[in-house]
Amino acid sequence: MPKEGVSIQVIRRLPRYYRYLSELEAQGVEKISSTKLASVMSSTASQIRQDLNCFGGFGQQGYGYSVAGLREEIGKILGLDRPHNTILIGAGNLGRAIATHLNFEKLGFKLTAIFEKDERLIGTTLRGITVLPDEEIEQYIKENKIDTAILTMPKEAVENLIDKLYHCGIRSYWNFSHYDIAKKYEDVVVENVHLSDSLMTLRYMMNQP
Amino acid sequence: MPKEGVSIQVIRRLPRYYRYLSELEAQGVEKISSTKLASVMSSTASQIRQDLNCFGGFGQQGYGYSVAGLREEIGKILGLDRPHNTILIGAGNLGRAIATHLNFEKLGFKLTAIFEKDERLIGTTLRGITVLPDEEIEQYIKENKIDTAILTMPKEAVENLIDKLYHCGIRSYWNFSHYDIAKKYEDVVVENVHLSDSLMTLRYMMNQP
DNA sequence: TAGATTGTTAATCGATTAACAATC
DNA sequence: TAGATTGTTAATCGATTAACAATC
Repeated sequence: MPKEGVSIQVIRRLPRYYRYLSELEAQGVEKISSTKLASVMSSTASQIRQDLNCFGGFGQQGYGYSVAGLREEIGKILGLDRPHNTILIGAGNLGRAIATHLNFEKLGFKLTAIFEKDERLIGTTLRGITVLPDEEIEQYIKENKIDTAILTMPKEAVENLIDKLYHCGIRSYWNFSHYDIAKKYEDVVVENVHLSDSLMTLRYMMNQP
Repeated sequence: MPKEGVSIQVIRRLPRYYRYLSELEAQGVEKISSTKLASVMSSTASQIRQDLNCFGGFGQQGYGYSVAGLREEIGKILGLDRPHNTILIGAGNLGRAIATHLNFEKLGFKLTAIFEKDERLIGTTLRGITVLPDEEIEQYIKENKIDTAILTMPKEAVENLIDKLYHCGIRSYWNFSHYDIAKKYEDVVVENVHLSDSLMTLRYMMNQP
């Protein structure tokens, strides 16, 4: 259904649309025009209509868009209704925060296992999931259908582990490390979260007049 | 020195340049051409030269760029050499991870205080910083020169606190919540980190062929 | 029907890429 | 000097914005 080759800029705006529409829905708003949505989101009506029409005509001329309907459509486009099994590797401060902070089920994922190298953390529980030792990753992936790995460990640890993950068939990564996975393997999907890059960007913006 | 009005796309690439140059420097590489750097970073030589020349001519014809020199120049452009005082508000899982995970000093910031609402967390220590109660924020900012607030608390909490922070003079925010600060105040600098948006983007990319 | 608002095409703007003269 | 590689201008490409006909 999605026209192929939708640009990354459009894709990155979809979660934002989803988020604002969810809010409007929670506020009891039933319909909204592209103009009003643009005002709420500090965007433009043109861009919103252009973006949505990459995937289909979800509105109604003279009326606008159904808030709940559009939210649901975008959810489907993103794939939020079809959760994929995911493991998290690295149960340090960041890993524990990620594991507990996000509502994976509502974001198209199901966190099924957590792995960690440090013995002191093995056996602890997060979200009702017992932290397992790194050594069990391979077997676990073979016994369970896992699509995605969340990597909340240092660059070096990823470097050491990535081949194993790849050869176990994992092709999608949410990567918090500075290891460049996409450079090593071409047929993978990687979403990098570089927190330090984000902070440096803020630092730069503070300099500007 | 920076030509005014450098596009946000260029700015967001600066930390990436900084990161790769730091790596090369650590590996003992002394000089690099735009072509080689492009190959390392999966970028293009043209873009790298175009980007850098927004800020000055850092290279040498026929030679290339000094790795250490260029890294340092970019550090200065970003402002990493002039740390700004920062407070973190919200010492939950995410806040604790952020506080402990990042090397603020190397990123142009100095974390000087942490605040939290929940009594059970007050008095605990992170990075040698004792967590203080939310009630002391105002006084603390007045007694210390604080430029930035890191917001690792829920949307509603930000909504309740933002006016106070703004009126205490804080004009730059690293915002992990879904509260839209830039919409409320125009003369602020905000860098949003929307982890759930990032995860949804990954989910979308997994659908594509 | 008249008014509103979409879907879509066309125009503009800006970013990326290519080319090449300058120069180390 | 010759070769390499930058800095910078020009060409291309793509994304955003504007306009408007279609239609609810």
